[in-house]
Amino acid sequence: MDRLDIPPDVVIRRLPLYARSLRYLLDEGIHSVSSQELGERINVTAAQIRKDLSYFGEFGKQGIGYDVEKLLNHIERILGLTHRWPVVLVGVGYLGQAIARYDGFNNQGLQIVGLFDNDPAKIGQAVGSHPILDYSRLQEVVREHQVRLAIIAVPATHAQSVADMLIEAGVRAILNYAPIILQTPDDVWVRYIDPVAVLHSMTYYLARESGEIS
Amino acid sequence: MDRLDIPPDVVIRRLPLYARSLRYLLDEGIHSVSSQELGERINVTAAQIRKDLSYFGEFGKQGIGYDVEKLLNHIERILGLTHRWPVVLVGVGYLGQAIARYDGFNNQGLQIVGLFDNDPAKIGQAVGSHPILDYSRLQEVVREHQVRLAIIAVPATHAQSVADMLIEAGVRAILNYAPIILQTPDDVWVRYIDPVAVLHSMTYYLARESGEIS
DNA sequence: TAGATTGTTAATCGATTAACAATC
DNA sequence: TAGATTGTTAATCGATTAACAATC
Repeated sequence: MDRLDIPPDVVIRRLPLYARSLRYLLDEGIHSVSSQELGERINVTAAQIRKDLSYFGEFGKQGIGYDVEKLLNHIERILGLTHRWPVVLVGVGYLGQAIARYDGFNNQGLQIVGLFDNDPAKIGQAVGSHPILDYSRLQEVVREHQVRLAIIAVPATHAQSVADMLIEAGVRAILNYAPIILQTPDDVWVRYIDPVAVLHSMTYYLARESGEIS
Repeated sequence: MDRLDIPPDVVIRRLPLYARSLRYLLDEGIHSVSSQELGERINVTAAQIRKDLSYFGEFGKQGIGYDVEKLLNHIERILGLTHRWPVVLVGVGYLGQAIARYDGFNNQGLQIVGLFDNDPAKIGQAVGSHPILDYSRLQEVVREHQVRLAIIAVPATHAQSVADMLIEAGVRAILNYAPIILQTPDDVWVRYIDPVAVLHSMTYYLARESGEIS
């Protein structure tokens, strides 16, 4: 592989899955793994794993496979997970609370440093150890913690204006749970969590399975 | 387009986004839309929208565009959203509660008909109007409501065994929020909601943006 | 009619897979 | 050494885009 090839985004999206699977292997006390074995665990072909990794270097040994801990460390370094990323979360409804309380967010290289809502009844209350702050404090918190990553968990009607605020404050990447496509500058990263859309793509197949539709 | 071409899964995954955007247009009182305009709203090219739709028929008028309501109806029919799909939700922690309470799940062609947990302290309690049931009731509820779609919101350690139970009970499609890849028969549909993996794919770009990593 | 926009074809682009020499 | 598995190349497969005749 020519190391100068930039890795495609599909590859970047798979790396976190490789990392997670390697963490599980480590927990199980497994120290060595082949691309074949790793692939079986995450339903990906061995060739794809090897090709993906080749964008970043050579991490395995012929005839042996990969050292689990070493490969995990490499991938975490590639993903920038050697330190924790400060994150702000906007929208503290049921979903926002679930996110704020989920350990997977607060371990795993992420650290919520601010919770924001525009409901006066919520301001001043706390979720776990995090106080809920007014939007007026957003800029301040983003600057203080040098936050570049934000999560939006407000209703769709409100999401675009929240995104605008976040970007204005200096945020560079947004994970959006609201069911609406955000309009943002090209240099801001936006990704979506859209369970309803995913469910609706499965009903397509279910409807056909049962012969409800041709 | 040869109507016998089966639509690729990427196309099926985009249809719910088209449908949602059309619903918003309808709310705004907009009755006609071109592929260009629709594409701008959801950051997709006009050519892609037209190509995607061509797998299912001809829904537009040259020189005019698409009738919003008619196209929406077509897509909803294609997705099987002309009736509500009964869904069971397993795992009623903070996340499960947020899902159970979210209107987007309970409107939009989906209807939660059963909430399940294995925590004795939760059994018998309710989330909104839904009582939380013991796993022992799962098979019964799935059969009674002819449930084919399930949501898993239990911890990763527990997700595979829950998936096995669901499939055994007759579920045909699973939306899994647990951070683990499920091993399931080929004829069961499984999709994942994995916000931490998504965030980790964004830290890759953020780390490079700031020159922390080459 | 003139202008706009569709549906479709063909060209392009990109991602996955198969295969195998290198080598542990 | 023999067997296993990597990293990489080339072939295949699939998705996106550009372009345009058809037509409203």
